[in-house]
Amino acid sequence: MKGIRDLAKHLDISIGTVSRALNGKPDVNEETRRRVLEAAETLGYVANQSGRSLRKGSTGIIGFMMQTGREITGQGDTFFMSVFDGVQTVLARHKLDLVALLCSSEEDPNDYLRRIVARGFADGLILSATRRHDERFELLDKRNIPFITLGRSLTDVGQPWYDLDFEGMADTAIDRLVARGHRRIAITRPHDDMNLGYVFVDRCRDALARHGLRLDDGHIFRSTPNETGGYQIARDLIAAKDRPTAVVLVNEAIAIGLYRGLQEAGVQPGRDIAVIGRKSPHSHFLSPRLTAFSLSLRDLGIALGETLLATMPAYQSAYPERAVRELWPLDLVPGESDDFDL
Amino acid sequence: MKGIRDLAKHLDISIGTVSRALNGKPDVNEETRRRVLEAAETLGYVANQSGRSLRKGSTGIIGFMMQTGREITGQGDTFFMSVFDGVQTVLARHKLDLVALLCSSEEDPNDYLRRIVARGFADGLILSATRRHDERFELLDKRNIPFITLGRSLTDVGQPWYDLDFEGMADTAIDRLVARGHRRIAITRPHDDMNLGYVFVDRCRDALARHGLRLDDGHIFRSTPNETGGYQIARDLIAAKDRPTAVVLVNEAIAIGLYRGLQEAGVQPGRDIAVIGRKSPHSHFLSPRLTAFSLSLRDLGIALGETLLATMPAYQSAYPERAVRELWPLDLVPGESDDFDL
DNA sequence: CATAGTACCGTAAACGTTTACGATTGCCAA
DNA sequence: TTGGCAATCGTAAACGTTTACGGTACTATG
Repeated sequence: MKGIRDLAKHLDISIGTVSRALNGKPDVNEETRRRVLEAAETLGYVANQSGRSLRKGSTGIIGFMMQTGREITGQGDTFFMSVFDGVQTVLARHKLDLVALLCSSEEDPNDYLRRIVARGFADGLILSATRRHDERFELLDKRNIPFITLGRSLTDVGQPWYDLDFEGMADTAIDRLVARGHRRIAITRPHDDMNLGYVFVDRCRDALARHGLRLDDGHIFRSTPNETGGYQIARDLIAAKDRPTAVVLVNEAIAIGLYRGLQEAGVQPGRDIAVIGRKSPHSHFLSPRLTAFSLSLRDLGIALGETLLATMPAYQSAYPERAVRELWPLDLVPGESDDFDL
Repeated sequence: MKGIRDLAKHLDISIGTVSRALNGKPDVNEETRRRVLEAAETLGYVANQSGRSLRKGSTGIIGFMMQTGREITGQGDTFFMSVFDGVQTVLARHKLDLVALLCSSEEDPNDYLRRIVARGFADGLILSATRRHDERFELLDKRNIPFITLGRSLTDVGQPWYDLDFEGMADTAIDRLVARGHRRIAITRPHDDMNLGYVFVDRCRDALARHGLRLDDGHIFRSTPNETGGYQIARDLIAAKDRPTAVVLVNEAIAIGLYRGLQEAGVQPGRDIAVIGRKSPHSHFLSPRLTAFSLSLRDLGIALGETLLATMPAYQSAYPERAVRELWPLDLVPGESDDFDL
């Protein structure tokens, strides 16, 4: 069984009819279609993807670009895997395949993406770990490749995006802590280059101002968004002038290092300092349990996938008038790490 | 700039020569080759992958199949990404692209793989999360697709594999704990279906026997290999008859849940019970620090990549006589979780 | 009966490469 | 002069699809 030619010969019909039958095109008798499908099944025939995409000019593949190296993204890979899962289920409905394009931390993401698009690898792309200024957008825009980003950016070429609702997180966290009596609240902020770290910072500042409080610049902590960074933050926090009584973590992985750092110094989260963070596979098993913002990553992935499709001419009819830019809300799941009044 | 045709016209030479120049073939004047390369660069021409792979019968893509869902793999965050990183650097040297094929936990891995190979998607594959009996091997073998697995299996079709040296871990851990005075040592074991859980169990049994001790069947704990599983193990451990004084964890993610479970019950790791586990991004930040087996995931990836290439006719000349099956050694990094004598 | 319309099917071109093969040129030895 | 060889290049076929187009057979309509 080499190709469609043999299948056609075996059925004693033309390859055109076989192709039409296989692809659900009209102009083919239902009985012959049945025969073709059946023969393809039993003979194990599947269309050669290279030939098909050469002719069609599309590959049927969507790429999900992520970064290896958590010192960059600050998300564990369960984060991306779950989102990936959601996207995949959507795309599968349209017979599209989703593959993960992992960009090593040593390689320039722009170069990597250039290679990918030059190859004509994917019909559409999902970009994560977006930078504040991200060359990739223009690159894709110039080539007219549909894409969507997970993460806002100042680089705007009109592409759709989703992002976590950092604004909502800021409001909720600050209000909650202030209501508990906290006056000196510290926050962490993402990497400078990363998309919109300042959005979170600014919003926290505003939220505090609403309560007549101010955000001390010395209480804004920056670090790599992983465990090591969390550990570092703990030390800085303890050494800080006017030591804060609460801290809001914006990344997933920080908490564990922070706990360690605090506890080493005899500062107990949930008693001596309130901690609010992000839910991760382990946040619920920290002691005390981390009060954390949570979201359905899979649902986010589904939304991402559908919105991407909505921007692709071949599929958009299935998703009319979608919101193409949206802040994804997070729920606060109370734990013990902030469960005390000051 | 549509294709090689336009590039050839622009240079006023034939497409054959252009193709040869681009692909480093002989039979082309060095001067013209230079001109071609330069023109391709400035005009931004890159060969269409579909056309090329249709003609060549190969895609230049290697797939790394993994499973989303940590309840299956038992590897935490960076495990696969780091391995991926290593493989990628090797393949890049040969102008091969590595993509991640993430199989959702809801989809049957065999079906997923079938789709992939039917499409003619990849020239070679890396399989992880291998099961004890794994249909995928025969599938690939039948189609004659080169592949390598990360994880042993009973299903042997002569493919190369790498795996963690569970035997070495068993010996080292048991010897160490016994030397510290432990007599009742508990172990965790991977999922029944997963490749060679029993290897670890058996080897621990042997190691204990060498010291005149026996492995109590009630001290072999099974759970999902994630935080929740660890939490469960803690409860089981505490409730166990002849409560063990030490436990060896074979998975990465277990430790955090175990710590929580133990501490809730007032049992302190590193004082009341010795814990030896696997290094993960957070193991070093647990309190007390986890004594853990560690390995260079990137190096493992490099070895995987090279060995895969060694089995592919087009590349094997670069990797003569490689060991194709190897147990990857792990180093024990002492922490505080087992740092006491009984 | 002529015509139009419908349902189905076959033919062949096109997608963009790679590569086997033959052709040309220039040079050197016989 | 001739033949052979090496270096370089052009030509055209082939890879396996999809699809525009045209053709045939049959039915309905006037």
